[in-house]
Amino acid sequence: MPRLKSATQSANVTIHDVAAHAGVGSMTVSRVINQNVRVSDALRAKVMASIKALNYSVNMAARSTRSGMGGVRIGILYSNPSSSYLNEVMLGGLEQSSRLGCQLILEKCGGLASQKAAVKRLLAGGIDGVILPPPLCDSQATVNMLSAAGIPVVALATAKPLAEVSAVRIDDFQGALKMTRYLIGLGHTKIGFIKGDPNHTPTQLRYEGFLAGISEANLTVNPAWIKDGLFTYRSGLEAGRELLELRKRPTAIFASNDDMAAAVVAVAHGLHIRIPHDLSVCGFDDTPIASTVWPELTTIHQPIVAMGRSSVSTIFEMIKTHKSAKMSKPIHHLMKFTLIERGSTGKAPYLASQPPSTGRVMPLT
Amino acid sequence: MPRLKSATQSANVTIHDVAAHAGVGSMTVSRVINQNVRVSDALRAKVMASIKALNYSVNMAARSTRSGMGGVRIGILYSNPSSSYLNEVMLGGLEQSSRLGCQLILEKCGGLASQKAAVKRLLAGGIDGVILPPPLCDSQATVNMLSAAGIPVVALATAKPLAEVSAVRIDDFQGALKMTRYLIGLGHTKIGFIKGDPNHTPTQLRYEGFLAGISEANLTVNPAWIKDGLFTYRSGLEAGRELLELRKRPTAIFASNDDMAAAVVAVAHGLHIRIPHDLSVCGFDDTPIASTVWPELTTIHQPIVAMGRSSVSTIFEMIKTHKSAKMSKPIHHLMKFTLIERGSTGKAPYLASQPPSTGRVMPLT
DNA sequence: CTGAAAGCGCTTACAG
DNA sequence: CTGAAAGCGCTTACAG
Repeated sequence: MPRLKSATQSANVTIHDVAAHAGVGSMTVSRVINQNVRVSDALRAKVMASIKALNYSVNMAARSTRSGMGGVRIGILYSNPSSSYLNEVMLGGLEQSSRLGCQLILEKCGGLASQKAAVKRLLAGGIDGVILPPPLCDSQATVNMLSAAGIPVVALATAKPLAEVSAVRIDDFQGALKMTRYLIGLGHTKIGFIKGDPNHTPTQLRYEGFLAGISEANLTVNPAWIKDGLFTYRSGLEAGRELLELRKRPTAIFASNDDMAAAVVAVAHGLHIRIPHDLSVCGFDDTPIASTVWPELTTIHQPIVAMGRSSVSTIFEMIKTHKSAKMSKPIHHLMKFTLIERGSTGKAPYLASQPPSTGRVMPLT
Repeated sequence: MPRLKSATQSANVTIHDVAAHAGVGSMTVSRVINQNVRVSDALRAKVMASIKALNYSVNMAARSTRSGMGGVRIGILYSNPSSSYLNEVMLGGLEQSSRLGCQLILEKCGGLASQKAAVKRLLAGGIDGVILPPPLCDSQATVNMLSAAGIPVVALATAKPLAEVSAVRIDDFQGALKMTRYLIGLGHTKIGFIKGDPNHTPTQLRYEGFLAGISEANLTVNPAWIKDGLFTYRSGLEAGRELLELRKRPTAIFASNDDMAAAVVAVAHGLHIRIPHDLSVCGFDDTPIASTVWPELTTIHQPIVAMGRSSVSTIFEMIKTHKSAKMSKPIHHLMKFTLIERGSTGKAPYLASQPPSTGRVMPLT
C-alpha cells in the first residue's frame, strides 16, 4: 500500500524530500534547519520555500539518535504530585525537552526512605540527570545520593542554592522585600506576617525580606503580628485567626505563600472583616489558588514555566559536558519575579476615606 | 578520549554491547527486550543477565526511528494552564509517551478565535494526533477543524462523547448517583445541589445523577435547594450563601465540582455553621483544592493520571492505523471513579446525638 | 529459534 | 559554501 504524502501527513516528509524538491543535497537542508550560517542566501531561500511547500518538520527522534545526545533521559523527582508547582514545571520542561529531543521521566517519592528507593529506580532506569523541584531541591540526602552516582542535578526554586549544585531560582528575599514595600506604599504601617515551613529554604529568606522592608521604612514590627505557619491552608487558618482576633490587629497580612493567604481570606470572611477595605492580604508564588479565591490574591509571581524550561536546558548542558568526560561546573540561573496586584490588597483603612465600593465588598456581609 | 562505561553511564550501553556480553546476536537481544516469545529460555536468561550486568536500557529515540512510528507527535490542546486537570493529565500522558517513544506537544489557546489559531499552529508543527482535555473536549468547532485536516482526536473527560470521536472518560451520571446515595446513607434527606457551567457537558449528567439518587430514595427536591453555578469558586460563594441563608436550609450540599464545594465551606465558616456537624458538603473531581481546604472535601475521584496515560495510548493507536492508511474507528474508554470520604461530610444533624468532637469543630467558632 | 544485512531520518566527519 | 559517505541504536525483512 503506497504511503500517502499530503500536507496533512507532514510527519513523513523527510530531509531528502525537501532536498529533492529544492534541488540541493540533504546536507544543505540539514544546515538550513540547524540555523548554520554557512549556507548561501540563494540556496537557503530555495530550501526554506521547499520546507514550507512540503510542510516539513524535523524528526526529533532521528536527530537525537545521530547527534550523540540520543535518548538523553532527564528525571524529575517530585514528592507532591498535586503541587501546582509541578504542573507548570512540566509545562516548561516538556516544551524544552521536545525542542532538545530528550526524554523526561517523572518519578514520585514520599518520605525520606521512599526518596532513597526513588533515586534507585531512577538510576536503574538509566537516567542521565535529575531535576529536583521543591521541596526536594533542599534535600541534602537526595543531592548526595545522586552526586555519588555521578548524576548531574539541578535544584529548582531553592532559596539557598549550594555553590556546588546547579540551581534555577528567584530571589526570595527581594520578592518579599518588594511586596513589603508595596504594602507600605499603600499606607500600611501595621503589617502582620505568617512564616512558612521552617524546613523549606524560602521560609527564612522571605521573612528576612519582609523585615528588611519594614526596617528601611523606619517602621517596627509588633512581635504579636509575626506568626509561624507551615505553608498549608490549615496553618494559615490558625495563624490568620490568631492575628485577626487580636485587640490591636494589623491592617495588612503578608502570608509566605498563597495557600496560607487564601486561608486568611477565609478567616476574614468568618469575622466579617472586609477585604481589602478593612484588611489587605497578600501571598507569594502565584499558584492557582491565588486566582481561585475571592477576592483574588495579590502575590509574587514566580515564572515557573520559564524555570521549568531553564532547568531542562541547564541539566541538558551539564549532561553534555559530563558525557564528554569533562568536569561540569555548576550553573546558576536567577529568574525574575513579578508583583501581581489583585483585589486582595488596597489602601490602609484610615487612608480610604471613601466607603467601600460595592464591587470590592465581601459578598458575605 | 575514550568513552567511559560504568554502571552509572548506562545510557551509552547499546544492544550490541549486551549481545557481545551474552555471546548472542543483537537481534536476540532486541527480541528479548521486546518480549518476543520466539527466544529460547536459555538465551533469554543469558541476555537478561547481561542486561542487568551492564545496566542496559533501551534508547527510545533510536527505537522509534526505525519502527516507523519515529517522531510521532501528539498535541495536547489546552485552554486553562492552571487547571489542576492538566497537571495530572500530563503526569500520565508523559509516562505513556516516554514508554511509547513519542513526543508530547503542549499548545495553549484562549477563546474560540484563538482555538482556530492554535489548531493551525499544531498543524503547521506537523502534529499526528491531538488530545483535547476539558473543556475543549466538548468544542465541536475544534473537533471539526482537526477532523477536516485528517488528524485523529481523543476527547478527554467529556461527559457526552460523540460516537464518531474517540474518548476517555468516566461516567459522570454514575458518579453523582453514588455520591447522592452516600449522602442519603448518612441520613440526609434535605440535600442542596449546585450545578456547574451549563456549557460543559458534565454539568447536566451530574445533575441528572443527583436527581436519580433522590428519586430512587423516594425523596423530593426542594426547588429552592437547586442553584446554578459556573464551576468557579466565586459562583460557589454566591450559590452557597443563597442556600445557607435560607430559613429552611439543607443539611447537605452537593456541589458539582471541588472549587464550588470549597467556596461553600468558606461561606459556612462565615455563618458559623459547623462542618460536618451542622452541614455536610461534598464536591466532584478530587482536584488539589479538595485536600487543601479544611475540613478536606469528600468528593468523587477521577483517575486523571490513568486517563492521561490512556489518552496517549489511544491516540497512538489511532495514529498507527491512520498511517497505514486504514480507516480508524473511534475508540472509547470508560474509566472507574472512586468516592473519597473526607472530613466535610458526616451524619445528618438530627442523627448525630453526640455533641461534636473537638477534632471536627470548625477552628473559627 | 537465530542472526547477518539493510534501513529509519538525521548528523558528523570528510572531501571537494 | 556544498555534498557523498558513514554512522547513531535500534528494528524490519530476509535468510537459514
